Amino acid sequence: MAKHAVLSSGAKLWRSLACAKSELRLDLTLACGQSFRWRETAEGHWTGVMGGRVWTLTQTDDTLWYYLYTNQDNQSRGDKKLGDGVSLRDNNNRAERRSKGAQRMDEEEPQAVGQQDRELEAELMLRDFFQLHVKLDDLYRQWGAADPHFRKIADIFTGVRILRQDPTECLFSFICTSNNHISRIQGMVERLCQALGAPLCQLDQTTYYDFPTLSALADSSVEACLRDLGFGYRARFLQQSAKQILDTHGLQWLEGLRRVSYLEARDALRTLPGVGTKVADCVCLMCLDKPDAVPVDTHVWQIAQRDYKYAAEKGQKSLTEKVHRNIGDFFRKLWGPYAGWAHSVLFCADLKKFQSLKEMACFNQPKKEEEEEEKSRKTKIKRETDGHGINMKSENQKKAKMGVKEERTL
DNA sequence: TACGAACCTCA
DNA sequence: GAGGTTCGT
Repeated sequence: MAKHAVLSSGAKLWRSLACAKSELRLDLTLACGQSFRWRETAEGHWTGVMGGRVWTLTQTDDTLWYYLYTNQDNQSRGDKKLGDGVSLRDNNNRAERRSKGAQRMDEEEPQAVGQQDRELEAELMLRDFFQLHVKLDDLYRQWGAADPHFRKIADIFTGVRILRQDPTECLFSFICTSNNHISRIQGMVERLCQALGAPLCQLDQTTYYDFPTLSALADSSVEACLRDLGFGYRARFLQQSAKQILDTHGLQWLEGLRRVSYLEARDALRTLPGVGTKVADCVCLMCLDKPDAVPVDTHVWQIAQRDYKYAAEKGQKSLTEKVHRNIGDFFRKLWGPYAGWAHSVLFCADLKKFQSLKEMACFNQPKKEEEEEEKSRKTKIKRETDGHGINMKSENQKKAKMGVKEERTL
């Protein structure tokens, strides 16, 4: 049985490209709640599906390493549980992918030429997925120059990039995020792919699946299926959104939103059931090439108030359309055209699972600053625990709030 | 523009 | 019952 690749035991089978850790940190970028299907399968090794293929990625100081598995099991593509219609529609999806330049590796070509092409194509896919043409070092410098609070975070949380995800996967994953936290979303998306996606390959005990096609998601049996899998009210949103896209727009519509303005794309997405302002902003930012989209939830609202003394809407009790707009505009004015990228750095820094990084940084402080740092560390932890001056009534509530925060998604 | 209802899980 | 997002009024 095939195993998950590990760099130390077969480096010659891996390929690499130059990439400093200041430009990309796999651990932060792949686990900060923008995508939900990458898993750390060995220390520092991340395995997931991208462009219909299974990859393992790892990095050393100045190098990004990648291992691309062959889809040995892909003869069963399209023969999943929904019956005849699906395999036909799966071919549509392959055509869709081909138009994105992501699927040519599956086609037969003369071996020598094909091999080279495949390698080049894989590298291009990876560069595209991580948007490596965007120079993160420069952006961090710009954000830091404009924003002292960002400077404090940036030294620890380097290399946090926005991925350029597949629009279908991104949209339908984010429809799952409402009232939800990262670990549960991960489980849901995994079950979604198992139930409705084509199997790609098996490594150790894990079978990897492609993300379901629009057609598979639109099938009328899907709502009941997903309810059984614990999707709750989101089951209907997923099926209805898929059906609405296919019925009224067509297969290419989502990807076409990459070529329209941010506001036009956002409004278009908001016509779909289960897609409000926040989910639309996530999709715009994470797969539709809208780097100025800033997804605002109550968490981001809290960051704005706590770290930026944002007070314009203090009387507001809920996240109205106006608050969304104003906070988005506030951060766009502060950070500029890649505000959404900067936002993800702060969001990542606030996740419970990455708090140890802050503590390590404090631990490593030069000695003369230790005392001062300890003092500010205590205040910082307090703020992370009980928000920004809101007096919690009990320790239980305090913990409950932390629990939500630590798992909150974008 | 803003509020309450509905949605679901967890404590 | 709290928690956050979407939807309907």
